[in-house]
Amino acid sequence: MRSHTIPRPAVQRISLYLRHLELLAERNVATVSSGELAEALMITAAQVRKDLAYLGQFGRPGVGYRVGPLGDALRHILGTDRTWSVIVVGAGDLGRALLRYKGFTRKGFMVVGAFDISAAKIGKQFGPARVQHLDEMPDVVARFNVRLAALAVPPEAAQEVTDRLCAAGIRGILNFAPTMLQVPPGVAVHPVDLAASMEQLAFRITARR
Amino acid sequence: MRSHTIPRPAVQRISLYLRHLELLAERNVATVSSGELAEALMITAAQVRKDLAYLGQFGRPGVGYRVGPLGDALRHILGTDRTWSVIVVGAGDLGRALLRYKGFTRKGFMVVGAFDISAAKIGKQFGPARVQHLDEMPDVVARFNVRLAALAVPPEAAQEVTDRLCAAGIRGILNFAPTMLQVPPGVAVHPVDLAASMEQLAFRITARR
DNA sequence: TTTTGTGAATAGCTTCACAGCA
DNA sequence: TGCTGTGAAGCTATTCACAAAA
Repeated sequence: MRSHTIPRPAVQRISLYLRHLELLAERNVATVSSGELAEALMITAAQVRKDLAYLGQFGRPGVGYRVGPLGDALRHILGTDRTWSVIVVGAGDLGRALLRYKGFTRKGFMVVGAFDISAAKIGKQFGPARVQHLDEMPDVVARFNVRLAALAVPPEAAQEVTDRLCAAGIRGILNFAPTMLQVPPGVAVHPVDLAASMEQLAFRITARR
Repeated sequence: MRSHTIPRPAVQRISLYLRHLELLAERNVATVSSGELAEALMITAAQVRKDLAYLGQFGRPGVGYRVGPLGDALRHILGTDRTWSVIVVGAGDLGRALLRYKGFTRKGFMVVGAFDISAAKIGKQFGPARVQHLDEMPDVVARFNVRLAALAVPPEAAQEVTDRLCAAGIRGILNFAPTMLQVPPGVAVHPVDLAASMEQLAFRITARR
């Protein structure tokens, strides 16, 4: 029975299981045990079994998990068994790096548009996309049925741009601006604060001595 | 009494409290209540009080928290009341964006070196740093007493580079490679997997309907 | 024998609720 | 009255430990 309450931390680990399964698949490994997955992810074997059991019955006692089918199942659960169109908003240094980031493509995220408001940037080609004015964004979102956006604009502009993204139909925002975004229900925000992450490291190596 | 077990999630929130306190300081706000901080961070007021109480007695009943002193205290706890030297390893798109990222500077992280192994990139100037060969890295780490590194190399190279970073004296690694890094005790790793983050968004907007 | 799936136990984190201070 | 600090309660997540399957 599929209880529809997969713990948040477990969902985050699904991406990591999948990452490792893809590595194993490349190496033509057919099966993997919870212990092996645990070692690769630096967690306990019990954790692995519990997580995977939330999603269904994928393992075979005495054998382990079949790499291919488990990978397929995890992709299906994450929703990445299809291609997602993504736009990048903000064509500063970070935005441009995101436009060219191969990791997205490899996972089936296809950048179909880049937006900014600076005349100096509009028209320039970065990676797969030519920068357009933000005013064109709703059009592109509608035409390509875009649901995901990476937001890399200055923090002062983040909320206003977010409102426009949500109005245009965006449902998930990868937020690189160091701000909390207000979004309507049904829209998900995943914050990525690079400076805050660096601070966490500073804390951890300061505290430990 | 300072119990030296601040919960991990609480430590992560410290960065967010600080972020908001800095905003308030800019606006010359003198005091802030747990309720106001809670609203800004989209958490409960009880959570805010509990978190801050782990760190000391900063609030005054009936008044709230004084913005300046609390900010100073949080910076001290995080270890960011001083400047940290940082190196960036890997001068691909992401590495170059990190080199120019203003958010680090604003928080007192100073990029003092950039490294790669590709002859095509060595010698080039990106933001504050000229790219050097990775072989020069231990020298720079020693000379500037660098403890923090941002790692933006291909996943195949990540572990080997990490070993060299740790040997050189790096104690904290912001890891942009989609790999689990093996590090000796005393070295902290903070993973940033952009593709995995995007997957989490895909999941959340897929699951919700 | 190996390894899963899972109830039970434990640990960790958040929220409640209220005494006490300004 | 307004707001903090905090024990107690409640909830969530992880680990244990073992029966059952291959």
